[in-house]
Amino acid sequence: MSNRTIMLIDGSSLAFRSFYSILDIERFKNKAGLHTNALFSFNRMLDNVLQEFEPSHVLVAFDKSDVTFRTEKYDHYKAGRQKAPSEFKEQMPYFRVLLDAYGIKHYDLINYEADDIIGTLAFQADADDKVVIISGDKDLTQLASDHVTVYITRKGVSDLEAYTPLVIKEKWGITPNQIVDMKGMMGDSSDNYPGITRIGEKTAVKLLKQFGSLENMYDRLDELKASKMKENIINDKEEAYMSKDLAQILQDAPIEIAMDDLVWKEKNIEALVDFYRHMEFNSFLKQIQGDSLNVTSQTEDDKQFADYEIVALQQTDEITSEVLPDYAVYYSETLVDNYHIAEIQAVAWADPLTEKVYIMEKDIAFQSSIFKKWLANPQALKIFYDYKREAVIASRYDCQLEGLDMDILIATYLVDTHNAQELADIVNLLDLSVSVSYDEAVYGKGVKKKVPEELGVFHQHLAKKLQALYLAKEPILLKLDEVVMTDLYYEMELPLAKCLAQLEIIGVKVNQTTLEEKNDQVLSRIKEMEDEIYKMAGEKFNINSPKQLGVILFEKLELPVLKKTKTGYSTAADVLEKLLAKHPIVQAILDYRQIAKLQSTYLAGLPPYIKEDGKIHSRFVQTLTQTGRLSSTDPNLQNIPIRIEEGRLIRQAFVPSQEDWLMFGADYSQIELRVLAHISNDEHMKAAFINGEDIHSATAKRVFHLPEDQPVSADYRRQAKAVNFGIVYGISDYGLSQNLNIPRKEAKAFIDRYFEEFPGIAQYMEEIVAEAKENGYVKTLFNRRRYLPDISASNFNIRSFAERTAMNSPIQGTAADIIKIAMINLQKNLEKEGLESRIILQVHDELILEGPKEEMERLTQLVPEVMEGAAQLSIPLKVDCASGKNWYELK
DNA sequence: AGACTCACG
DNA sequence: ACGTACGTGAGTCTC
Repeated sequence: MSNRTIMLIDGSSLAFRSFYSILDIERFKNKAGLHTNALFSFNRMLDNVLQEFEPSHVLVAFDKSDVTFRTEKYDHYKAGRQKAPSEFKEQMPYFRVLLDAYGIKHYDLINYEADDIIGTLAFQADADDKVVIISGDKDLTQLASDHVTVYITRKGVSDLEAYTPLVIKEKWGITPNQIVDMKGMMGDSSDNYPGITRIGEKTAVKLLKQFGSLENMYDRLDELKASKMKENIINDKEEAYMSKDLAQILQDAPIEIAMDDLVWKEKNIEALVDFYRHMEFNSFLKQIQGDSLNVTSQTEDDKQFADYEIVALQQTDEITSEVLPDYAVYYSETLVDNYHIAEIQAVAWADPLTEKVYIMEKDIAFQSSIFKKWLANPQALKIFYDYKREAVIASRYDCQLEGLDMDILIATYLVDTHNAQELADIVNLLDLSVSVSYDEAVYGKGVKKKVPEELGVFHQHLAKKLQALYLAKEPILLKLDEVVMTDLYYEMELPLAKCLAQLEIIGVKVNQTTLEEKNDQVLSRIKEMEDEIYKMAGEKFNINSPKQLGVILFEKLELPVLKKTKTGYSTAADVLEKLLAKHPIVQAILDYRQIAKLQSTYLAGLPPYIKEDGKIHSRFVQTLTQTGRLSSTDPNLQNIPIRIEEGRLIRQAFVPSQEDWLMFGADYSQIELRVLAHISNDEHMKAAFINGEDIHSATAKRVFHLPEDQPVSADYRRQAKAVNFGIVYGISDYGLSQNLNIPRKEAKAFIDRYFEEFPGIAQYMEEIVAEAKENGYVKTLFNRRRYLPDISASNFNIRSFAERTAMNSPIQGTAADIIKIAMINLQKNLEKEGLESRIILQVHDELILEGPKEEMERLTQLVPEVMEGAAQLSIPLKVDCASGKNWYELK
């Protein structure tokens, strides 16, 4: 009794389908510029079917060339097919590489199609073999039998539909071997053979039920009533027989492989890892490293071990100067991102000279005063993965962290903003000679995330991380040099990391009682608003559910549907605003949403973040945004309400951390437009700034031809402001029309007028897009790069998006650079002058400080001076500032 | 986990 | 014709 499962895959068909299953092809591109979408999708499909069917034998068959015995029979066979796109063709050779790594046999045969190879092997299988055929082409269903099941991809490539003789019977009412008769009658437009004129699937099936086969039909033609159809059948006899012949899959192709060649044993992990690295398939990498780790923890594969010797220190007194080198790699492990609160799983450092890794429990390490002194010693240089994170962690043990030699995370981020995911990625990026597992593979994920039971596995993982960090240093510095960001790294990002560490450690004091009182008030109001809305709707429902809300508004109350989302009706604020006049419930919902947002995100959302010191310590992430801005998380302190008074009051809860101290705020006025004026060198815009004009009014005067000497109306100014914003974002007439709620034509006229009046800006927009196309990236004044692989995409939307990004990124990025410089310089100056005041928040174009009230006068001088002097542009930078008892008062 | 909505610059 | 403003993070619902 055989228990063989033979899997025969139509490689050509599935490769092609894989390509079209991922349409966003520009996202799938490796560093070498190779598209990888088809390979990615094919790999996923392959994984799925191998897992599902657990085959003992596998073959992937490919078509050899366009010319086959079928084209000899009929030279239009498969003619007129669209040529495969080049993005697909370039991936073709790699399918075989992938299959080799999987240890899977692949085969093609001159003059024959993949179908024929599959048909021949399926025929060779024994009756007690289980044969699984996988293809995107329904023609193969003719091979179905009691032991052969044909799986056809439904949509994409992972959704398979099984065709057994029974299914075929139910679907078409015919047997598998009648499928060729059906194809003979109906032809095939994609393979380009004709069949009988005006006979399709329905008629073919009807005729087959009557006659059983094509041959029988022609033998018994007199059973058919005279009709146009009968005429066609008679006239197209030759075509019908030829079409049937073409549809017939061979079961005796002269293949030179035998069933025994198809035996599948296992994947070649090393080859697959290489392949995934080259293709940058990180998710598969993670998966396979997870798999192989599980395997090797049993087989004790040498390759899994670090080169560094692991020294697990157990007691505080084992820390001596012997184990604390002058030059080290330092890393502490946490299982969650928020390092302000994360439990420290271990502290580890390595001496690259002796190739030793020291690993300790945190409590034991931080009890050692010699260890703490070493951390605080600026002469003891250290390579970090994320200095700021380590500095914050050290500060939790009242310890300074000095000796910042290198921050691998920051350097990697600068080289390419997309790469800085986790430490293991850096190994792939730089092709280092050590393999670091992904954290997920070692620690697991979700609720099961934990340090492995086997301490050895954990220590190996740490040792490899440290080794990788050391090995990464030189290559990443070289890369930084190649991309001309060495200065940016040393002069801006490294000093900023220190600055941010301090700022995060200090935190911001938040008055919990203030938030709680406001929360109580708001909660009762929300109740009232709910009741009001239920009354107007005539029923209770979940107002927070866009789905339920959509049903109420657009079905029950029959309001017009102006915009839809992927999944249903849009109930976004801009849509609701257009429906205000139709029903009073709309206003009530808008009001409710506003308050509900304040309540959930801020009034209820912030208090859990307040620590015992009465402060919130957010993380200002330095290595995330594509433009060079910071981002703030846990919680986000860069989006505290301000635009609407009701929300703005929340800022009253943000207060100085000490008595007799005040808050101090300073913000750049129009920094992005000033940057634009500088880099575009547009005379008119520069003049407006140099003359100290209100930029939106000045723009309005030009664009709308208003008199020079009269004040600009509020409405003109509002429109000009919207155009200015649009310009910064990489304008489109559609976007502007949406924003201003005006016809697209008018928006286009505005933009045309704008470019006439500011020709330097028009020129900048053109040139920056050309530059992006030429180089593949754009850069800020300080050489920060953003790569734009989509800039030459064939898809209009994808390309347009990249073009707008090309216009916006140098502007947003340069502004980000400038405030970073300002922060560094300001902190230096505060220190130099011996002031107690300190920066506690950054919100993209503003800095918030706190300090003794006696220092406010000095800050009013110093802060604008430093911020305005951060960059020397061809126009002045302008900073407004204020002080007050809380954040709310800084206006 | 992904979609939607909305807070900020 | 295509159908979108640039950059973020978080709460909520739904599957």
